[in-house]
Formats: sequence, structure tokens, C-alpha cells
Amino acid sequence: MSGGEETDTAKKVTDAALRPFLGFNLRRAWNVIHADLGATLDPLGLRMITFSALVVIGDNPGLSQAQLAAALSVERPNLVAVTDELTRRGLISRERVPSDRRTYALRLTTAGARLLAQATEAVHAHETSLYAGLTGDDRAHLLGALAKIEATGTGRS
Amino acid sequence: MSGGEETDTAKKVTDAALRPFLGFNLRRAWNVIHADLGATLDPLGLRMITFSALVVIGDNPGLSQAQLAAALSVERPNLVAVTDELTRRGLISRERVPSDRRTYALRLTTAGARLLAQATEAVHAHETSLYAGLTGDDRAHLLGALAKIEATGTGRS
DNA sequence: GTATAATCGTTATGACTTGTATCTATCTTC
DNA sequence: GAAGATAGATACAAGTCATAACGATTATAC
Repeated sequence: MSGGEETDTAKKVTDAALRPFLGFNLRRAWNVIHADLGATLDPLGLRMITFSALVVIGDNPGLSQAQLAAALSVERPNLVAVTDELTRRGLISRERVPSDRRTYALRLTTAGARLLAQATEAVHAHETSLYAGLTGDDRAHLLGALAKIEATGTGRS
Repeated sequence: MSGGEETDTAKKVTDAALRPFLGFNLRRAWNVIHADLGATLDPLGLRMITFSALVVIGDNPGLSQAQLAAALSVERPNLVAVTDELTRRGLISRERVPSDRRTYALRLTTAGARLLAQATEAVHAHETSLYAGLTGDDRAHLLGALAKIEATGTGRS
């Protein structure tokens, strides 16, 4: 039962058979980034969804929750907890719109803008270190390839 | 309420502000692939985790559940339902190992090997169509970049 | 050789994310 | 004004994933 190759344990068990699948590699890379990005945002009290929300609100002041949900590709109900949390922490303001009293106009507060700036800097620094092995061209190619895959899968040609 | 630019609705609300982040693009691409791959495997009665398990078992006949869990990067408890399901469907066999009666030796059954072949073909066909916009070089670069990111994040140099 | 520690598979459990159905209030359309 | 659509919210279900703990078995220490 030492050097036998009867069944298995001679050769190490690896995921080599899954490596040819691009989807598998994409999942693994995403897992790494997800965990790492989470660790980066955690000290700031943010999650990926709350950070993303701050970014989109900062770029589109006055937007509604439905618009935010669409931009983030999440369902409306799942955004309620996010806006609640951001409001409770004083990072965004929700003002009623006179012309349409169903909707809220979301805007960053001063504290929200400050935190967003900090978080953006932290995320950029983190991405820079995570993509240290890649050249600028590599990153550009990667972005382009990911966008093409997303576009193909989404069906928008 | 038509042409005013007081606050917002003049310019469309998009995720443009998130696009510079590679992590965001990676997540979106992964979401697309995940949904698409799920739809591809569903007719065969497989999920990504069961498909991945079949691939690794087929490549490492006789391995233990702990080895399989390590190769798939999932915790051991989460693999129990997977092996249970595959065993119940007669796709894999679990034989006790005389030299270590704690472990099971996992192997594909004939039916399992047949289904794996079908699924592999389906997944490959699907990946081919999904990556239609990419050249062979693009795919190779993408694979390399993803592997580098994973390696950097995992800490293994 | 026996006591201690470690491992395998398992069960139970909780945290987290995400989607669906439904409700009220409000706006739009006819 | 009535019917339908939309915004936000609530409740709920389903899926993923990690941790703690247990019995059975093996490895290690003394």
C-alpha cells in the first residue's frame, strides 16, 4: 500500500481537470476578489452592495431607488435594506420629490461623500495590489474581454 | 418637469461610475456565466457543484470526499449533500477503503461517466458560444490574467 | 499498550445573498 | 372618475456557504 497505483493516492488530487473551463477560472478569480474586496471595505463599515450604491448615487445625485436598483442589477426589495442602512448612518439623504411623491431622491450627504472618497481610494489601492501581476495592457484586455462576455451573455449583441 | 436639469432625470442613470473597477466587471461577467451555465446544466439534472464534482472524480478515481472538497474549495459538510445526490442517482460509487475505514473511495459509475461526457460536451459548446466575441488569443490572455489574479489574491506569489 | 490527539464523514445550525408575491400610496391613461 | 402602472416596502422562500460539534476510526505520544 505504499507505491501502488491501484487507485489513487499516488498522484495528488487537484482541480486540473476543471482548469480548461473558463467559467471555472472566472469563478475562482471572482471568489478571490470578492473575499479580498470585502476585507478592504469592512473597516469602513461597507459591503460591496453599499459601496456600489454610494458610487452610483454619487454619480447620479437625485436618482430614485428604482433607478438605483436597475443600475446595480438588483431587485427593488433587496435595495430597501441598503438605503435604510445608508440613511440610518447619515450617508445619504432621501427627500420626497414634489412632482412625484412616490419616489425618493437619493443624494450623498457630506459624510457620505467623505466616506465614499475614502472607500474609493481604498478599493483602488486594493485593486492595484491585486492586479500587480498584470500590465496595463493586460488589464485593458481583461476589461474588454469581460465586457464582451457580459454583452454576449446578456444578449445585447 | 421636462427639460429641467435641477437634479437628475435628464441624464440616464447608469453603472458607468462602477465600470472602472475591475472587480465590478468581473462580478457582472460571472453573473452572466453563472446564469448561462446553470441553464446549460439544468436539462441534465446537474448544478455547477455537481458537475464540478463529477469532473474531479472522473479525473481522480478513488479519491476521498475530503480530497474532493479540497479540490473544489468547498467545506466538507457542504459536500455531503452533493455526494449523497450523486450516489442516489447512481452516478458515482462510494466504496469503503480497507486500509482506512473512515474514508470512502469515490468513482464514477458507467452512468456517471456517460452523463459527465454529455455535460462536458454541453458546457464546452456553451462556452464556445458565450466567448464568440473573443479570439483564441483573447481567451488565452483572459485565462492567464484570471489565474494571475487568483494566485495574487490567494497569496501564493 | 494505553491515553491523547487528529481525521473522515456527518448533522445541525446560522449568516448572508437573492428572487418572488403582495400590499399601500401615488401617478398615468382613457 | 375608473383602470392600470409604478415606487417603495414587507413578508417569505430558496440557495449558498461557513462553523461547531459528534461518533467512528486512525495516528501519535508516553
